[in-house]
Formats: sequence, structure tokens, C-alpha cells
Amino acid sequence: MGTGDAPELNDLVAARLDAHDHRYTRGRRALVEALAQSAGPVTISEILSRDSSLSMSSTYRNLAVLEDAGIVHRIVTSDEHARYELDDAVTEWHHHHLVCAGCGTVLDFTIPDDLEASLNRVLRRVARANGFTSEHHRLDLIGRCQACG
Amino acid sequence: MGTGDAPELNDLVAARLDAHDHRYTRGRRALVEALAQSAGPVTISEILSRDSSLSMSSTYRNLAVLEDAGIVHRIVTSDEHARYELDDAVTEWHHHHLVCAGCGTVLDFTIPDDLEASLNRVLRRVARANGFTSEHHRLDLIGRCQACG
DNA sequence: ATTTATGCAAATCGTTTGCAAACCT
DNA sequence: AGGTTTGCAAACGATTTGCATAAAT
Repeated sequence: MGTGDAPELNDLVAARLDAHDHRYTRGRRALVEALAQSAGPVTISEILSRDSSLSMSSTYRNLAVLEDAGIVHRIVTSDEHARYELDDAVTEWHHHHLVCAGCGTVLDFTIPDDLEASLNRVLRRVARANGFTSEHHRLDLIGRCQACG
Repeated sequence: MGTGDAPELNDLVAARLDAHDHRYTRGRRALVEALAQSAGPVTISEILSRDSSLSMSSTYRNLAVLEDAGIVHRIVTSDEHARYELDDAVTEWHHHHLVCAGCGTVLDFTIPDDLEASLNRVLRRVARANGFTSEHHRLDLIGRCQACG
């Protein structure tokens, strides 16, 4: 996820915010930019420490706005801090998370299309059987990275 | 998960606590009992409101002890409150979670063995490719229950 | 001009901790 | 006795919110 896709991304974000009657302000651009440049989901404190022009309260509020508009996605790995990433629909990349139980770092990964398809088929069935409206699924692999042994 | 399996369960819990130099006290028994009778992962406030003899601080501390001994498992669905359930190793039942995005309720479900096996195979490969020691995986299906429309 | 967004500081709320009393073996 | 567990109340820390000011359309 470099910065090469920034133009389209910004247009998409602008459109989505507009559709939700929200403005694409400097602070929101900074957040989208930060998330686009991250290798994986990042915590709010990471975002704040990388861009000192961002205030804490506005960042929390803006991430909520962006999430509501379907632009970002909040994930909670275990406890610690919440993490954010650009939504699958925006990046057009369905992926999963490899979480280090030691330091909390999160890496992205994908599984083969056919396995993903089988999974979806089964999950749709499970949702229906329980009277749920299926929205999406989440597959996390919990382990320990090299550094955390 | 009725109460029929209580005797073996208590023996197993007692053994694990003992192995970790911890006592199987009244409060801890009450927690294991409460989790064994739940249909799915429950929040701490749910536990506390169901058994008024439990104090908040001891419950938090005891759940941490039980988790450390591999008896219970903490899960965080989105934000709200943390939820606890008996560990897969204790119930001998590997399952996944159907989470309602509206009210937060969590239901258990399983997927066919062959799909679970394929998934495991792929996840082991992913972990290795990223220098991770694979511990376990987590598959959540997020949706909305009938009540939350 | 009017509505929305910002940022500081104060408030929230789930969770954790200090400490003295109660418990177990 | 000697270590563990308990429970109250106070402390914590991430997130939220009130409110007056600044920015966007």
C-alpha cells in the first residue's frame, strides 16, 4: 500500500463523506493518508505520535466518522488499544490478520480464493440457520512474531 | 453445555489450578459454574449480576487466574465489555463465534471438519511464512440477530 | 451566515490495584 | 504460622464529551 493509489482513494473517500453529509477536512485527510501508508492496522496513539498536528479528541471523532462512512474499519485484537485500517471496500482487498500475542502487532494476509469461497458458503449457511443477517467475517491467526519469540 | 459434565470439569479445573499453584476457592468455582451454564461467552457484568455474592475485584482477578491456567478464554468482540468462556481445551470443543453487531450477543458455531482442516493447513503455512509461531486462530461471523434486525 | 469541525480540559467507565482482614493448609 | 484470597475504596487509562472558537461551504 504505497501512495500511488492516493488520487482515486481520496476521490472515493470524498464521495463517501459527502454522501454522509460530512466534510473532508485536513484532519480527516491526514488520517486517511496515515492509514494508507501503514503496513497494517495501527493504533490511535501510533497515529498521534506520527503526526503531532492531530489532536486526540478530533482524531477519535474523525475515526468514528470515517468508520460510519465505511471508509475505515476498527479492529480490537485482544485488549490494549483499538486499531484502525482502511476498509476492505475502499482498498478492494479482502484480507485477514496475523496478530502477535506478545507485542500486539498486526500483519495482513490472504487465503486462497477457493478456501475463502468455501468459508463464505458455510458462514452464510450458519448465519441463516441462526436468524442472523450476515455482514462479514473475521479470521485472525494468533501467534508470536520472531521478536516476541 | 448443561451441568451434567460438571464433575469431570471440576476435576480438570482443580488439577490445572493446582499445577499453577492456585486454590480452587468458592469464588472460582462460582465462575466456572457460571461459564459452564452459559450458552456462549458472557460479560463480567452479566456474571456479577447473576451471582451477587461475587465481588467485582475478585471476579476480575479470578478470571485472570483462570485464564492464566488455561481454563477460561477472554474474547473481545468489538468494544463494549470483554467476554469470557471456558477454554476449548477444557470443553474439548473447538468452535467459532457468531457476533451480533447490534447487541453484542455471541453464539457458538462450528464448521465442517474438512473445512477446518483446510483452514488449519493454510494458516500454519501463513504463520511460518511470516516467522510466527502459530498458536491458534479465531473465526468470527459478524451480523445482526433477529432482535436487532 | 450557517452549519460542521476542532481542541482543550473535564468527565466516563471498564478495569486494575493498595491494603488490611479473612482463609486455607 | 505462612502464604493466598478477598473486598472495599481509590487509582488508572483509554475513550468520550461539554463548550467556546475556528473552519468550511
